[in-house]
Amino acid sequence: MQAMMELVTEHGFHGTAMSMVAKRAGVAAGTIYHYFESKEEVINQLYAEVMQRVGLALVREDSSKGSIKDRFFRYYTNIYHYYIQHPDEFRFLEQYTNSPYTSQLARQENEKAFEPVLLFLQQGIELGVLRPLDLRMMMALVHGHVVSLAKLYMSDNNLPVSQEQLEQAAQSCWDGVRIN
Amino acid sequence: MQAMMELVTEHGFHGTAMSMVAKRAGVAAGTIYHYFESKEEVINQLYAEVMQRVGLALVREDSSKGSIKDRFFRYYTNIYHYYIQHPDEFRFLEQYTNSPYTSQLARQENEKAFEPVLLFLQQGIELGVLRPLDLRMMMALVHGHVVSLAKLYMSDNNLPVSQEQLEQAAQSCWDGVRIN
Amino acid sequence: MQAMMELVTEHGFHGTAMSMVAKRAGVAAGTIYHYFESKEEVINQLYAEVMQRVGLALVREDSSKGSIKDRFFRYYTNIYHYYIQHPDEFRFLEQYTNSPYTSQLARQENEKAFEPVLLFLQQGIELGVLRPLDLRMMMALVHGHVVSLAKLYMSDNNLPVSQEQLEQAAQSCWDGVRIN
Amino acid sequence: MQAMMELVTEHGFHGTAMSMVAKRAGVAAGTIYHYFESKEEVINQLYAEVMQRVGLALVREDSSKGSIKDRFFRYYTNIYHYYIQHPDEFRFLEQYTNSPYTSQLARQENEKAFEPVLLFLQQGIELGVLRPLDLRMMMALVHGHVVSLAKLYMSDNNLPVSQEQLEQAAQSCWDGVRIN
DNA sequence: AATGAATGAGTCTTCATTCAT
DNA sequence: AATGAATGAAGACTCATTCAT
Repeated sequence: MQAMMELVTEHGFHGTAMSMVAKRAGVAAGTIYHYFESKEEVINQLYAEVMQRVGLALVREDSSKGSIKDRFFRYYTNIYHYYIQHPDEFRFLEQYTNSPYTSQLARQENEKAFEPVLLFLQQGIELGVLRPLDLRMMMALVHGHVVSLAKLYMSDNNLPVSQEQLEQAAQSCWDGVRIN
Repeated sequence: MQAMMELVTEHGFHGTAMSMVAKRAGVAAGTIYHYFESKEEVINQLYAEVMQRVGLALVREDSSKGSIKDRFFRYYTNIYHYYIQHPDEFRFLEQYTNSPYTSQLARQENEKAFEPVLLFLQQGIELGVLRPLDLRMMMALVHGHVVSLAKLYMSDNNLPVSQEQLEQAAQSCWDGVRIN
Repeated sequence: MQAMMELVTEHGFHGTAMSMVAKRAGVAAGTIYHYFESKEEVINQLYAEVMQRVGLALVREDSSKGSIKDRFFRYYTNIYHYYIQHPDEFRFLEQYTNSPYTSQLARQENEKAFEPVLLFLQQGIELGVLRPLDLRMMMALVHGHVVSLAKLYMSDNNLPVSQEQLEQAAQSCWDGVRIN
Repeated sequence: MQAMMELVTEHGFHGTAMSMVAKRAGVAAGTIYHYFESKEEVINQLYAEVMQRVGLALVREDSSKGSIKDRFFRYYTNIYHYYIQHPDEFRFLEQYTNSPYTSQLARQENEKAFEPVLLFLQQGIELGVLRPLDLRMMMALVHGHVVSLAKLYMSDNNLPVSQEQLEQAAQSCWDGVRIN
């Protein structure tokens, strides 16, 4: 799966041949098929695994006792850092999400991984701190925000997003969902 | 190019065989190669053309006389509507942007199409209406915002993003970049 | 036919597309098919024409009154010069001769062009000047001799075959067929 | 490689499709590409192998102790017999040599295979038995001589070159390079 | 369990030839 | 007569998958 991930980020989904994966992983081509039904299964399992890791990173050092604002910033920076510290996973995720094949599974895993945030947002709304927007929409806008920032960081310009800029971005996102 | 676009949104980049494109377009396979050097060229030209249309749609009914806020909302809704009214183009663009091959051309065309917005944002900053963020970052965050919304609209749930929600989203985006 | 010849020497028989021929000749592809049935016919007519020119060059300044030896040297140098002064024709001929398709026509044209030499050799034998070898064999050996020399001249080394070497070669050939 | 050789002699270089080679060899088309990078590589390896065999056949029963004349006749007949006993290899070689693509490798392999003869000719010159001709030229003329004879033998007339004729031809060649 | 040779359908692309204009 | 767009069969090559060892 590691080999697959690396190669997918380099050559894309279809550009990655199973023989390449086998070679990079240091096994024979046939061996892969003892553990996976098909190429698709490798990718799907990889996706699920990555999403699980993302889900864990998301709630790191999160405490249900913090303020909504603090927790929001925590989530925002947590996921941003996970993405830029795991660029392979990030790119793989982007590939996967935009692939026309894979959307069903994708949505399920996504929901699982981001469920805590969904709950959190709802809580924020109920407390009158966050705007009463549709939960799915708020979720999408906030996550899209982080993703845009991470993409920017990884673009070849490699505009080195500074700590200051990260804070500005998080603030921008927060100002967009908080009340007043 | 129309056939290519439709098929790419259905089956993805590599999943679209030239023979399929030919059949959908109602011509022989070889015919395509009278007008395009290669599959890649079809896709690149298509991309450039779509970006041009997006660029035009972006500034529709825009007036340099309006307030920064009005113009911001105009841009936001203009591009949102173009995306949801041309879902094929939108999905194609997403495919293309996330492809590992094509990033160079992509960036150039992107810059051309979104240059007016870049200028607009700068103006907004100079007038003290928008936050003095890095221009590229602001651009990325704002565009990512619209894209997230459009994606949400097009997800199979097909959560029908209402007019009200569009306004909420635009407001959210605006609150994230305006001063105070 | 000129265009075809040039291209065949550059890219070989099958490497030469009719579209290339058309472009080089400055006409449309379809036009060629007003004057020739097929690609093959272009090539065959070209072959016949070249062989005719070779046949003419062969007997240039030949006089049935000269000695056998003089006439032999004349033939030898005539054809050598024609080949090296018309490298395109020479290479085309080599291509053609070694092609598996074309052997039947080839032999006929060859016979026509080289008939004078055949008669000459027979005469030389009857006069007791040339060895009583099988006529076809002698013909083949002598022509092969010149061809080898011409090929040598045209090899990339481009070993510049000097006038002296030409004379040595002709002498060598002559010594191989004359009596004693 | 055997299949390729047979088919190339029948249909020529470009006339031989990989699918034909696969069928003739009794394997699937893809299988060939486990062992060879490309069609070209099959052909190049085949060429190198054939040239190696030719090189071996050339020096068969050669003894550095024999007279120059004896050794010359030995080489001449050795290579002649190899050619007519391996008509596929011979025709393949002719195809290859006259191809516009392949000349670089060709020359190298040629030199390797015929190096012994080069040394031999030089020796003959130094001993005052052979004419002091340019070595490359002598080599080209002599080899061209044998090739002409072999081609004659294989032409459809299939003029059966007799033992006597072979001796005459060898003698003719010898008389052309020996002193006096 | 692991191998990797073999498969053959499928890919992009080329090209001789046709034919409406 | 000349054009050149259109054709579609055929070519080289790839690759997910299988299976005997």
